[in-house]
Amino acid sequence: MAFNFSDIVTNNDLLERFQNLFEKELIDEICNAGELRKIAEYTELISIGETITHMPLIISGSLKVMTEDKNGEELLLYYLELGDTCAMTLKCCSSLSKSVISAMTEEPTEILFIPVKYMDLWMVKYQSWRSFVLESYNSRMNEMLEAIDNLAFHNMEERLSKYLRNRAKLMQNGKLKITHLQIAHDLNSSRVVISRLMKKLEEEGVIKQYRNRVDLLEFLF
DNA sequence: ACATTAAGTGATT
DNA sequence: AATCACTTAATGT
Repeated sequence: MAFNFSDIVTNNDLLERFQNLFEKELIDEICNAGELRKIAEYTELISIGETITHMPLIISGSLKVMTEDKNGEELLLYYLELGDTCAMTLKCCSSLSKSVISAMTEEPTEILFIPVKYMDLWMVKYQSWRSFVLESYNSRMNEMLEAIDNLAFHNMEERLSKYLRNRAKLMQNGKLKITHLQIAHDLNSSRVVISRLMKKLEEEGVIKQYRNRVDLLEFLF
């Protein structure tokens, strides 16, 4: 699907967002170079080992970024959302290497794909692009530091409730469409453990659960 | 009615 | 907190 600037303007407040972020010429270049695609939920966009050809810019929805540990277990790195781009991809662009991450959607998502060849070009040409990339690295770094802190210093129950809150924020919805098994995967735990903790949270009145769904009762927008 | 998948539970490590 | 073995419940065909 060819990228059309007016599409974005009508579908999103992206123009406004971009105007604050990038100079006009860069916005024009982004529009020319990028391809806007609507991705269905649960679509794998890239897997480990593939060559990176495009860089994603999230317009709406979200993108789950994972890597693999030595045993081939999936490891959740972070979620990308509105206006985010993938730091791991940026890293790979300059070295033309293969992807060390996999990424998939968990909800319908719009992404603007930009060929990687523009990355170096824009880095030199636009100061706003440099800031954007740097800022992107920064926030991803902070997110991962927080994740490490979580792993190292907090028990499963805390990790679980944080996970639920983060997801609700990400989805802009306190009603989460998710199973205990999926949660267990993301937290590198087992389904049984999650089920027990979830029951505890329910008894504490924090959540209400149904099949394939959990509502955060205290969730505020 | 039956199969499949999600969630609950007690016991053990 | 993880795993096992089993039960119960919800949902699709």
